[in-house]
Amino acid sequence: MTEHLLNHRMDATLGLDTVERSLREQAQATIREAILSGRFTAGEKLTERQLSELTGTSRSILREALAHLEARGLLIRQTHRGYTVAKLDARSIHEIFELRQPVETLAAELFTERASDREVAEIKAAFEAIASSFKAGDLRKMRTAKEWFFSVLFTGCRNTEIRKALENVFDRISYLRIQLLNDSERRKQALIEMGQLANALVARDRDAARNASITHLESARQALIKQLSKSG
Amino acid sequence: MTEHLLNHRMDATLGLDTVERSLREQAQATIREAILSGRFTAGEKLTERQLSELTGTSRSILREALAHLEARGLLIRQTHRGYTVAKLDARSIHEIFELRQPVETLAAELFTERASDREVAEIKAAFEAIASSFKAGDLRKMRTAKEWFFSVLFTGCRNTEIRKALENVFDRISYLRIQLLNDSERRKQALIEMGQLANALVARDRDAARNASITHLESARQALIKQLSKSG
DNA sequence: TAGCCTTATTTTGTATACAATTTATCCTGA
DNA sequence: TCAGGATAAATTGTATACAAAATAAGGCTA
Repeated sequence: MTEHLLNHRMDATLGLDTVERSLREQAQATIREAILSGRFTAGEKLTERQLSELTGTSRSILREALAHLEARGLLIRQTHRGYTVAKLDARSIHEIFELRQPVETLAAELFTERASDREVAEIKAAFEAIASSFKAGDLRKMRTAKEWFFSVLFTGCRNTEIRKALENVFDRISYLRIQLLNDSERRKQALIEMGQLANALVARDRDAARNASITHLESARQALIKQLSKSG
Repeated sequence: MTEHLLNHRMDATLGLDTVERSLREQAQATIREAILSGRFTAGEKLTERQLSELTGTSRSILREALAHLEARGLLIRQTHRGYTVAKLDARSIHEIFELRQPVETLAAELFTERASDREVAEIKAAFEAIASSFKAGDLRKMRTAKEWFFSVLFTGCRNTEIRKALENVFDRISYLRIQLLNDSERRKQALIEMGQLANALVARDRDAARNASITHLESARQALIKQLSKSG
């Protein structure tokens, strides 16, 4: 598979194709991306005027998008006081991982049984994309490749509910993961663990996938908490 | 604990106290309640005018509420075609239970270790409320009591993420459960199973809670699928 | 009478205007 | 200098108005 085709496939999986969407969906995506990419920091207050400029839409649209993102836990609303980017403390992270542990492990197990051959191939390609962006030191691409990897994983487990639950959680911890990518030691460790998970998934080995998932989650949890205690 | 005080506690737990909320939150709650209570049927189309009359608010507020409920999976939106009440087919139910199984079981396990004594007492009271409304044949009250029971369970497990994930799922299957309450055989079965779960929770017996949760979930799943095949 | 095209009505998409509340500014007095 | 408070600016809460799209209705032709 050439680099070009691979990127194309990745874009399709992540829903990045240029399709006509309502202004609300566009605005939603724009704000979400701004948060995930770290352009807005956790706890930061977002004024409607600022967002209106960012998205180029009027407040009607904007407020619908905000209500949606609030429901997904990405934003916090206080009456008469506007929206702020959701902030995670150590406790929230603990809770998130307590939920992720059984769900994500289940997703990995189900993937080994239900994924199509194409999805297995994609998992492999996604991991290779992660590895190559790691070698190249391209953090932006590494984030995208990681999103691709998990997107395929959550699709291949053939359970929309699991997918939605995990996507929400992923969104909320994403900006923390970005900071983690700056830690080269952690990056190396994550790459190894994801390699094990990817191998198990490709081999359709349920038990190995389960173990790799548990290991990866525990390791990620510790890294995040460590990161949090450093950056406040 | 008198009947009066118990109801008061129940209202507090379910957030039914009369507190000042923004119009949007009120509208949201009104629409949600209309769906959960079965006033709107699954798949039904909801026009904004109709909802505007129901909630007494203007469309600005309404559409924010709708965006929120859509994000929670209770409503489906089609561009230029409005909102419909989310509909569950057999596959969706299967997926939901696949997610619920590990998460809800975990919630029950955590409850036995983390709940306060007051919450344990509440679980007991909630189950008694279910049992008494069952004897009285009061279906409306039975639904409220059941919501109370699970609300306490999800609070007592001390994990907001689990609580949110499960509340969402509960909302979406609630109108199916209402239909189930009409089945007296199923009602009796459910009461027995919840009794076992309640006992385990009150005794803070982790293993027993785990088993009771698994049993209850499997039984509920089968009943729902059976119900669905009957009603279409 | 059935099918299709045109028109009318309803419904949704979007933007703007005004009111209520909060936040910022700056002035006064001790 | 600083605390307090009155006033001004900014921001959010709410309602309404207009445009675009979809649905329904009606009539025409075969």
